[in-house]
Amino acid sequence: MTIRVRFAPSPTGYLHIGAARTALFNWLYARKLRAAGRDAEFLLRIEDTDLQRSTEESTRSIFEGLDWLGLDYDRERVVFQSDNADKHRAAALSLIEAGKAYRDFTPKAERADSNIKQEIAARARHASAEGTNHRANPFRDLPLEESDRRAAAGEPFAVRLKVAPAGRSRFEDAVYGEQARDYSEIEDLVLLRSDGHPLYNLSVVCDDIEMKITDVIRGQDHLTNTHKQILIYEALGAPIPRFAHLPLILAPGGKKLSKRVHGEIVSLTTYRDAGFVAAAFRNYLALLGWSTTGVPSPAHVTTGNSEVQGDERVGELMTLGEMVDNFSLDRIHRNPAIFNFDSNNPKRWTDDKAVWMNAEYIRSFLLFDELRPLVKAELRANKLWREEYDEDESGWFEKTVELIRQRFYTLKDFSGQGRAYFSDDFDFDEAAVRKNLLKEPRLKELLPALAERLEKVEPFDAVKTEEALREFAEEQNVKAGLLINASRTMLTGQSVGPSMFEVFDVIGRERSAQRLRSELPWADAAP
RNA sequence: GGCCCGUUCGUCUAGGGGUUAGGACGUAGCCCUCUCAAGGCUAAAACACGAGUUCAAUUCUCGUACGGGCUACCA
Repeated sequence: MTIRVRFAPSPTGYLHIGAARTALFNWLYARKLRAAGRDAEFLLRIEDTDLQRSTEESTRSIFEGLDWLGLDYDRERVVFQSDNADKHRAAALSLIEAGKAYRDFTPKAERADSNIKQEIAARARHASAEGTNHRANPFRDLPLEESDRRAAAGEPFAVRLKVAPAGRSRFEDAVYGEQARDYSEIEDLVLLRSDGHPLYNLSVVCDDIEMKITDVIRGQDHLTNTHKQILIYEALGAPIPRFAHLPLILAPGGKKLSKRVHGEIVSLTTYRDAGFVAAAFRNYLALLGWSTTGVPSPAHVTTGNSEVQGDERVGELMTLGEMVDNFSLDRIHRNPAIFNFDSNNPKRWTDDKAVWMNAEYIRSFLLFDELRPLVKAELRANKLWREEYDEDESGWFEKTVELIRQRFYTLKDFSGQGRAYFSDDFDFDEAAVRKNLLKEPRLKELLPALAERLEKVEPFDAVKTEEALREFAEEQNVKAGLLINASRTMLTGQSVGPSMFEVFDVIGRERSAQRLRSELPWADAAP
């Protein structure tokens, strides 16, 4: 039998990082099965039944987000839920015929959209205090003929599922274990609105049946509603899929991560636009609510390293392949994970570990195959890219990227901190100028002299420039560090960076000399 | 309010009746050093609380507190 899982986001707003993680886990689940020789598919369904809130832009951001994360799905088979509304409606109507649902002619209660959550909660409080009988609807046992007659006369009605008065719904959740809920706690849920619009629970079930979904992996916010959906599966006489609910991702303080209060921090595109490498962010997301302890790393096994012990842990840094190999639903937690960020602190704008992982990926990516295209895109977006980097300056380009990637955290750094390597038009960091240039007035004469000395160095490489600079420092009776740090600021505008002699090497003889003679930072600055 | 779920360093987590409660990120210190990273070493840092079971509970059970989810003619 083919195992089918699906990712079913609603296109309202951007792709939420929690949703992205749900997609990842579904994808991993399918891939894992496929690696084991089973038939498994990962499908995408856009739940665009809320016409007011669904946007095409949001649908696009879902596609883009999945592409960015490398989660591939069958494009030909993407389902738009709104296309199936007629089928959902027909299913509800068939349930009336079968006596498993009924028409409710009660006029629709109008609700204020503003604080609807509180209103619902308040209503529920009252209901529970007074002890509501969910089977008290006067239309529940209306004879079918009369119901048909009133409907035929044009009287508006909603369709409700006829939930049995007594009994208990049960299912085994792959993550949360045995789940049970009394029928008495479940209302006769509305399947079809009085305007004929099918509701979420009905649509999901109908589409999952039609798509032959065997395993539903989704957020924990759907855990309790699963009982209602099972009731619909049963009424429709369809097989019930396996369910697995994922713990939610929370904001610092344990609050729900929401667009309204947390803004763009919940959007996947924010991370892409901030210079995250997809592989790194994907890796970080995978570790929120899931861990791999104790599973030997196949990567180690295939290297044939006999030193590796059997109980060796898989590191937290995993390739997609390793993630697939190690993935298992039963290692998913039941407790929610907190995603750290601080919008008031630029240094801590997002989770430290995510940033660290990104730096790890930037450092360890294959220079040519993996990192180069990303740096190219970043430079291009900032008008720093030159076609020569792909042609006769290709060697220089890679050498430079290799040098500067070592201390970069995001792709943005290549066009930011790294700007001086690709352009003569770069800014000087004020603190760096003060610390490395203005403190020593002699530098104004020393640096041009150093430039003159370096111009004669042959070959102009890290070893020879170091010899020349140290010799010059000794002659002038100054510390080498003074000249090194001053040079760093003159050449890159900064006080931090790679080994200065490597910098001389990649910046080159002419540009180095020219920048050492530059008047720029001295101009109007007072010591 | 009702129902459901959860709670191990600041965060992500390992573990599980007897452990010096392990790792990672972050933080601090030291080494290295031309700066900053990286790397190496070290440190501070956790079993929410109360009962019960047991020779023994962080681990099992119950309760409390706290947090989360659901409770719509939203998705």
